Amino acid sequence: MNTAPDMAAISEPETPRLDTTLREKARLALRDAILDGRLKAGEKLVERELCVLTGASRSALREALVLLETGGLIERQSYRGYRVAKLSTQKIFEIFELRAALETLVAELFTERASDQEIADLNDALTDLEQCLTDFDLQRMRTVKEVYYEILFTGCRNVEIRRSLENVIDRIYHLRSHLMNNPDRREASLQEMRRLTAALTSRDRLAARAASLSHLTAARDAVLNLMAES
Amino acid sequence: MNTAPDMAAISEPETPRLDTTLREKARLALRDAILDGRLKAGEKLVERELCVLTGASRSALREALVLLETGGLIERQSYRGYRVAKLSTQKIFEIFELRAALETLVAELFTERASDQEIADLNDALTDLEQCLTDFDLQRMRTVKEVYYEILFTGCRNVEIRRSLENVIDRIYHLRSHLMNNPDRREASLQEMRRLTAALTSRDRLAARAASLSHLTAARDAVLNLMAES
DNA sequence: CATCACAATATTGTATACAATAATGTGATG
DNA sequence: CATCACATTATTGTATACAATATTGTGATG
Repeated sequence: MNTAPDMAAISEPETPRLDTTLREKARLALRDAILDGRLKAGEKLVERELCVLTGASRSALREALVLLETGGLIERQSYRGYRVAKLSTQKIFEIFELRAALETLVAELFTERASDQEIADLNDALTDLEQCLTDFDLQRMRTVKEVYYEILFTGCRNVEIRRSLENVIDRIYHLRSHLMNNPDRREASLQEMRRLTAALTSRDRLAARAASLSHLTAARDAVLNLMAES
Repeated sequence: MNTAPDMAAISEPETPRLDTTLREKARLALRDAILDGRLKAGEKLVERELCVLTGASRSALREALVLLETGGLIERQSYRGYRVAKLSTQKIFEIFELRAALETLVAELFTERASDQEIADLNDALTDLEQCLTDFDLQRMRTVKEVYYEILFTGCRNVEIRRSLENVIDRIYHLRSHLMNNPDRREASLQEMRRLTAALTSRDRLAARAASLSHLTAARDAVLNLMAES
């Protein structure tokens, strides 16, 4: 049932040596600015202004903009430039529909393909998360959650799924942040992740799918409630 | 169960007016060149050469390259430029795993959300496809297949899923073309699509999922066989 | 003859200048 | 005063020039 494991070693002959170009720096700078709300939804993005913000020249900056556009974070209109993308209720539904299809699959695949080490790492991350909650360290909580997902995505052994997911998850990042301001949602979310982690640890495919799905459904409803308020 | 249908009309206030920039032209030119094999897998892409090929300047061209890179058609190495992406057996598995998760969902959603008109259009496309097969018009067959998928993706009412799928489908385009050279596979593929269309037409969610999945599985195995030969 | 150092070349990464299109302001006119 | 035409400005789209890095070639040296 496994997917040609002997092929795995052929893939990366050379060291990737991380990308240190200005384009990449500009992309990360813009991405962060959007994710933490310094650039707000609907706001117009003027290239020359972004140049001074990021320190990059227009050519490098524009390539970064193209990257963010394909990720869905910003939208472009011919000869009218970019805007930070807005999230409608409709888009929320679509994104969570996509996430539900892919993240449940990730959970299933993880139960079959992850190493024991990865399962241990996942449980460590969960423990860290519990600690963050008791410490009220919401900043660190986001980081640890990213680590948790990182382990999950790696353990499922499918880079394509990961790429598709990372883009859409970025787009609801700030909503998820807001969600964590609600103590009830914080506790509920952690409880769901406990259940998911337990299922993954016992390599119970069906339970993992169920836990993943109910976590996503709860998150979606919380996000929709949040949007309905404002 | 439907997703806020009253929201739909708010989205597009202005005419999209299709993108006629050189970047877009360069992107399409490169995409076509890769899809129909004029630029072969693994081949190095030198920017200056692509400029004369596409008629665009380097700045426009590079933005097109960034687009193709995020789509996975080409790969980049720092200061070493781009290459046309190669497909390993592993990648085939990953792509079909992703497609299986999303296309089965698309089929299910279509049965619940498509209009009667869209269902009629789908059947028309299938009829066209039958005609192509009897005429041995393989060129037109590809076009009609794209129309078929276009209807399917539109009918499921989820742009996010569509975006994720279109990229990965592009990447196995030339393999699918090769596949259609095999008469047995041609006939089998059409038979699978007949079954899928019937399920979609009767709005039978489970049957649609099953038909979609078996179509994908058959296509995947055919692709893997093709790769094993060469 | 193989191998290494290093210069020469090629190619990508970056910055800036120019052209095309859209947004804005201003004044004439009813 | 409202509105339209049109000039002005701003902004994006495109082309080209320059800098940094990688690749290639060449010759000295063991």
